Amino acid sequence: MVRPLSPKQQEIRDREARILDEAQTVLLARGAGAVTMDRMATAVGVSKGTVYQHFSSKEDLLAAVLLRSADIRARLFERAASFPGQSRERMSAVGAAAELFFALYPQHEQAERAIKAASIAEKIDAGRAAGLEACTFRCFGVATRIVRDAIASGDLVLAPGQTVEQVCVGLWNLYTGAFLMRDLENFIDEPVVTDPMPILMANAQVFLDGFGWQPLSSAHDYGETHQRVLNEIFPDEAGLAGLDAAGGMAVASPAGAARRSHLD
Amino acid sequence: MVRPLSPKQQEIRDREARILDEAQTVLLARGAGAVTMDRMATAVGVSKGTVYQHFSSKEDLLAAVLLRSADIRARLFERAASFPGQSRERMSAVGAAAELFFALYPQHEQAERAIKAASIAEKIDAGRAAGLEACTFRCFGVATRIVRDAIASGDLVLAPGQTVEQVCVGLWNLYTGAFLMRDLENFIDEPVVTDPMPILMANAQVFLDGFGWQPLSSAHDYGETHQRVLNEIFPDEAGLAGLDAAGGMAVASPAGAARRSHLD
DNA sequence: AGGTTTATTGACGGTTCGTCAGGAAATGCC
DNA sequence: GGCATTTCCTGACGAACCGTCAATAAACCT
Repeated sequence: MVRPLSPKQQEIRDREARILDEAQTVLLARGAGAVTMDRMATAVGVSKGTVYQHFSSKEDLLAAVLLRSADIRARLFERAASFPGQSRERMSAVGAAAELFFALYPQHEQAERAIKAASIAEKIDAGRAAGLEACTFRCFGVATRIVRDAIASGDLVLAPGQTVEQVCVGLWNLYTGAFLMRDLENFIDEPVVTDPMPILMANAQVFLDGFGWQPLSSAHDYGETHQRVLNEIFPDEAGLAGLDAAGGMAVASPAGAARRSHLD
Repeated sequence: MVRPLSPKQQEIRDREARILDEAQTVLLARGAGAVTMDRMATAVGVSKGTVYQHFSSKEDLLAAVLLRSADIRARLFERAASFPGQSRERMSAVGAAAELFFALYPQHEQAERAIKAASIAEKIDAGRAAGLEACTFRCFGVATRIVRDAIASGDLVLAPGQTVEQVCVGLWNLYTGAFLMRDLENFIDEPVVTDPMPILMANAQVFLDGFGWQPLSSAHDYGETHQRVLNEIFPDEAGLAGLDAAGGMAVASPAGAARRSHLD
């Protein structure tokens, strides 16, 4: 199965990785508009035609970059779901993974919007498009399983008309909406909201409270859970993202704050 | 104050409106990428240079289109807030306005993302940018006042650490996230979610339940409120959007469904 | 009418995308 | 190694689009 690659084949493989690295770097530093095929070619030391041998269009190249990070996101979600604890803690762990991913790959969501808004699906390799879709399904699958576990264990009782899908879609919308807001507000002088992230964490808990998912945020400190997830499941990644327990970034925990005030 | 315009000035005014109309049409039909300055010029029967006398760049033109619809959205929000009823009904009315706006101007959110993602703020006329920002503030202002009213009337009691801003930001994120999802899913074959809109309506209510905003969705049929808002506040617009009471589009109302099952 | 200001035009330079004929390099075969 | 075949690489090229500007036309004013 493990076929030794010829030097040439190896070179081609490496080159593709280097193009992707370069694209990701430029994407992060200067946005999707700055990723030009000529620039990629020059940066990697080949001609433009060669770049087009790897990626059928600019959108395809960006999709390939996205695919790498989308896979990482799905892995983060899957690892988060393994957090030992009650169902709602595990869902919060997935939320922490989403936040972590956004901190590590701030360009991902932006690029995904750019490529899907400005392009025709036909410009992207079918396999890559399917891969991207599969990553999204993996993320939804993780969330879906946790919700099902919650129902099975009695932590969550859905009202008539409510569905498992609804819970997952709501959380997804809340998160992507917040990420979108953060990206858009980079452009205006006086942002509507100073820092959407802590608010997002708090609102996700409010949303789960709305379903009556036990234990409610008034009965459990999910801010502390969030911190434990970062420490125990993602110590390395949290360090990279500057989110480590040492208290770098504020972690939203109104419930926790409320609780602590009771203990004072 | 009302200066009679010379024929020439009138012509220039009309032309600007026609360019905006054409841009809006193309934007809706074929996306932001299809709005080219040459196309606009030809469509309106002038040269490109003349188009540039009205709009300093392509982004500026798109921003001008957005400004028109953003103003309409703010007006819809303001009208919705005048719905007579309890605070939470009024907030639901704003939600209905948001849904209505998205049905009437499906291209708005998409264009806003495109222009803010792909452009430098400098390419847009300062006055226009400020106008756009002002429209967003008006929308947030409407929501903020309703939340304050709810607190004043005792319908809503925020837990320690929770803020008025948080409620508004959460709803905004939920809605923009759902709109984003609907736009993105146009591109993939097998959508993750068939129709995000009814789910969105239900989730907004779940979110407000999470804050304990009275009356809870288990005690009031907000699906019916939504319907009344369309009938009483937006009869004309709802007709245009195909959302009229006759039962065209499904209105999410799990709480209502639950309630009805009690009454059976 | 004639001079001045303002508006309009379309050709032009610049950038980027994606293609392709022709040349270079790798591969396979003896 | 030598040679034929396949595969890969190159950079010039056409097309699309943006935004500019000198020249031209129209509008305005007295």
